[in-house]
Amino acid sequence: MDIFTTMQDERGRLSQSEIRIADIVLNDFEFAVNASIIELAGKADVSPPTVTRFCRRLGCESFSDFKVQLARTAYVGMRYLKPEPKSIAPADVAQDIITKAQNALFLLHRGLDVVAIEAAANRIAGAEMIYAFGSGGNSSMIASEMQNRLFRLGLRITSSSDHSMQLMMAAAAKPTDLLIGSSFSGRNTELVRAFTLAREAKVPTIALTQSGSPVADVADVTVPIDLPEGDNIYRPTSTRIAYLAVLDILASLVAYRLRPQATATLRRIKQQLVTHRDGDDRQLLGD
Amino acid sequence: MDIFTTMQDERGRLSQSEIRIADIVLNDFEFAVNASIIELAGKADVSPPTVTRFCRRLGCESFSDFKVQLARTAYVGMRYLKPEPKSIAPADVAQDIITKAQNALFLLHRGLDVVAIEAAANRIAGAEMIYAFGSGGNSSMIASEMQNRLFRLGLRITSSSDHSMQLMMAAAAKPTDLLIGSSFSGRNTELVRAFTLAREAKVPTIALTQSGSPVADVADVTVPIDLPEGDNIYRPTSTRIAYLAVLDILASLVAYRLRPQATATLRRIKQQLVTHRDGDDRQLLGD
DNA sequence: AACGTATCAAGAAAATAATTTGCAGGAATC
DNA sequence: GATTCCTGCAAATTATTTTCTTGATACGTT
Repeated sequence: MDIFTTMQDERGRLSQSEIRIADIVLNDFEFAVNASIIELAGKADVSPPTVTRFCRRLGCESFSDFKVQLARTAYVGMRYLKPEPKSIAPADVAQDIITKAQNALFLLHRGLDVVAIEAAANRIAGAEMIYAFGSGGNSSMIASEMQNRLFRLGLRITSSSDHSMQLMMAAAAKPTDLLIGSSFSGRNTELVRAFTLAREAKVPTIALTQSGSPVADVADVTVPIDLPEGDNIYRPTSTRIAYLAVLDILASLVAYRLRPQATATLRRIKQQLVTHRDGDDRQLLGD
Repeated sequence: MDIFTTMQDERGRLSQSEIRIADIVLNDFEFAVNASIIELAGKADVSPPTVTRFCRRLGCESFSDFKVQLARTAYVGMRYLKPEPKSIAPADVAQDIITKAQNALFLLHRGLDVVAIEAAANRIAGAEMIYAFGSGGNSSMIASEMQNRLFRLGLRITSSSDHSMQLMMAAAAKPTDLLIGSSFSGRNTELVRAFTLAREAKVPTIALTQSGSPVADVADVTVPIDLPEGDNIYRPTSTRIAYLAVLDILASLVAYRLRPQATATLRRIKQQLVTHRDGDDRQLLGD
């Protein structure tokens, strides 16, 4: 997979000297990507050959191969080590947020459960009617975004962020329908209740949430989204980007499954919008 | 900045041989990051010293420095060359979408207008009341997301995706208030109308949109978001992720400006949610 | 318990490979 | 025709890897 994961996974099988090397790489990645084998060996108090052996053990061809791997992944992969932007100057804040977002995507990709995603896409594509649930600002955005993405594919879908409505909808749904719920924390008790209700009525359910959480436990299919949430209360949000990406993946897979129908519906909607605007065909679907 | 931009910018000042090297790097990045200087020189039909000189001209210390730079940026920076996923297998679609999203963030960062962002943040922080506008699914999501982010900081804000409401709100707004509008295409005529109305009433306006577009033209401050939109109608959405990132940046900057007030409000909201849930303090703000 | 053997880690030195520098010939430009 | 810049060759330098050896540890045998 990627070199950082490998380093962590293999840590137990490394020797003392190799652990020292690994620690230096992990702690001072900037140094590591720029250093020569001699410099790195010097800093770790080992000989250059030991560094070469270390790289080999991690599955790299050579030391320079190792450095390339390092540079590739670490650019997006290791920034969560720095919890705060360097300063609150706009450029630094921007860099921090963008890097964290890229990082969230990186981690999402690393932990993605493709089997679950595919199962979810299949169910979505086959549902007669879809109910998308989510509350609390972040997840409600995901729910309405779900609707925004799926109705364009010709699917019947509604969304709600209202707990009472969710319960009523869950009670009204049929076994040929589908409930999709999103919860960042996985601890949305009302959503758990709605899912439980659905389960009793044999209505299939899909959860986008943390694995192992109460919401995940009651869903038929869970698409797990597990990311370490930064603790800066001002920016609780790179997780959202990961959720949106999952949504995109689901919507794309569903679209590929329904291609002919979806294309036709999209074209109609697009036509509608284009004639309503100033006729530039290159504009986005739905702004 | 980054090595690819530099290569494109410097292209005119490069010699024949150097252009050959640049083309090989650009076209076969995978080869380039793994090749030794001799292999790369061989493929470009030049001598190794020429490659070294090429790297120096691009501002790198050495050939290996060049490779590291290459590996760093190219991982996220150059994937839009491949317009389609390798297959419609879930893993490939996922990889495609995630890479494109990372790429959108990369391009956003590269083209970010920090001055405009800062100006926008200042105005937001100083506004008595904020109206966030956007329509059409994507931008309406941004507008309500704007509300979701900013009310937590103790700001007075409402959002609307309804054109008629937008016009009425624009007419009702005061010069101490603020209008924020989002338009992916920049061609939302109704938003232009609302902005024009606001301008006449001396209500300040901020636009999140394509630079040079009609919406950008009528706003006091434009935060330009210019990304090449992929033409696959099934995935019109990596742009959205860029918009959300800009929103995050704005919200963070505003938060830093209002820190004491914002912290208190957030704590209150969090308290509310936590006591309402099962008491795990580590959960997200608002799910 | 003592000894021997096997296994592994790790450094020194040598060998190899890669990269850079200095220099000179040649092409292009003014 | 002179100057400048490009380019490759060969040499020098530097970096990396291989080989060989030593030392340590674990395990089995006597």
